[in-house]
Amino acid sequence: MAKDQISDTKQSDRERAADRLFLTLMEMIEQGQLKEGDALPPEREIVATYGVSRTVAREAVQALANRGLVDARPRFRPVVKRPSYENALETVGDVIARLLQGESGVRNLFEARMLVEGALVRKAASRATPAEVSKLARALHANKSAVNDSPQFYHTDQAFHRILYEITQNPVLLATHKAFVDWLSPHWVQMPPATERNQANYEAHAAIFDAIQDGDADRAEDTLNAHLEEAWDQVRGTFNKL
Amino acid sequence: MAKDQISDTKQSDRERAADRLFLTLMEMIEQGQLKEGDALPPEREIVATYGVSRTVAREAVQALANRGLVDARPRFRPVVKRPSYENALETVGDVIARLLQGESGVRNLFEARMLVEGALVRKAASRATPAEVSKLARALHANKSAVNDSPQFYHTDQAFHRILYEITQNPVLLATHKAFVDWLSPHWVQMPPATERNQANYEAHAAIFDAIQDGDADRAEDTLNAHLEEAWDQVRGTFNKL
DNA sequence: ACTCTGTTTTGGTATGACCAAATAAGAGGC
DNA sequence: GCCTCTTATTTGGTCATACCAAAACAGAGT
Repeated sequence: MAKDQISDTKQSDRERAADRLFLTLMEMIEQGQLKEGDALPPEREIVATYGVSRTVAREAVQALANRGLVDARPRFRPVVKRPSYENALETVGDVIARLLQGESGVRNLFEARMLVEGALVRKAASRATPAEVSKLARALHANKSAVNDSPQFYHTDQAFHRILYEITQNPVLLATHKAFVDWLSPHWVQMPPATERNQANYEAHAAIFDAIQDGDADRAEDTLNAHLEEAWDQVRGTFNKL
Repeated sequence: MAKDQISDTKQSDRERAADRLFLTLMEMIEQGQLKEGDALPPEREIVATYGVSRTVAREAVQALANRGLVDARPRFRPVVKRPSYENALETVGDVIARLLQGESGVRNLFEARMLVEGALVRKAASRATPAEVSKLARALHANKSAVNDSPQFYHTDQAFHRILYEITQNPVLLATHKAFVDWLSPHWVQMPPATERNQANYEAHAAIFDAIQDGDADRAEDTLNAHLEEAWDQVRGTFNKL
């Protein structure tokens, strides 16, 4: 017979001093008292200001770092970062990277990307404004110009795809794009440069663009899927080459 | 030049001892030496085992907690959690919650959800197996049965939507669903219960299901969008009631 | 203005200690 | 034996102090 209530929200637990300090500092960052790029006060100053031990001060700072609110390199003063979905997601990147081990893990993430991006091109095809289309056109042009310059091509490739996310003007989706790039790119950069591949990818981008410009959502999605599936095949070889 | 193999007291290494210990513990969790549900060894035991100070041991444990690898309630022994996208995303939840402040922030996340879920129903309509369809049918039935029980309806509502993600058998998308629910629900639960609303939502679910069963991707997406947009209007009132 | 150098500051780590809450162990009652 | 209450022990949270090496700073010299 359980006597205690189910509600396990134990607010009765006295909060830890480190957590309190963490909240205080986080609010200072949010409210701009600590601006982006600023260095955090020295630990000993935090100790004096808030009347806590260095242990607590350090734990609070570490908590800030782990949430992407400050950038803390060893032996350097932590620097305030702007709170954003991107920075928050970045902090879990190393764990995500572990979860992505092996081909199937990467494939899962890549499929998620295909799903999202497929929806984005559909949306673009049906609702993109002329201004947005021309923005995409510029990105496509830049991509074409870089066919013979693999590093630059890689860059313009990502930029092209990013436009698809930017069109939504949705910071959550923007962050999603960054997450895809950050977590997928380690596997992509292993591919040896190849101009022919660049050319093929550019043509795929062009086909996607055409479909969007024509307002053909189905074709846009299909060409995008074909493009990404092909890209996957290219990367796949960097795993087990059997 | 001699490279010391044993961790000696001198820290001439550039990397921090806490980071090293963190990695060590993380690998132990990954490799199952520390199983899910297990409690971490007492801090003083970690100190003895790895020859580090308690400061370092505590920082490492905190790092584990901040990445969702252990569940560390104040004053309790940290409990090992299974590494997963869900647990990783959970740790940034509090920062995300801040970013979501105001109607527009929530709207952004909700739009991302609409985009993803729209793609999911399309996929379901065109590729769902009979087994998956019947799974969805069961969820729909459970949802119908709960129309008069708002808490239960809320639960079956989420379950219905989750099936859409489960069909992909993609852990990344599963985690995405959990993130949407976790981050959006705080705003949803503010709505007063209303049987009529439940009924309307159930009917929307049924319409979506029909479209999927018919293999009509366009209709599935349209009905889903209508459903979510309606849900948004319901929630919207909980913000500023201009 | 720039590089080199000595001094001060600051982050990383180690110790040791204390408290209060959690847990384990023991005692007593049914 | 099983359950509850009490006591002893363990353990997490916090503080204070100290030392080292790297970083930031301040001058001196070119």
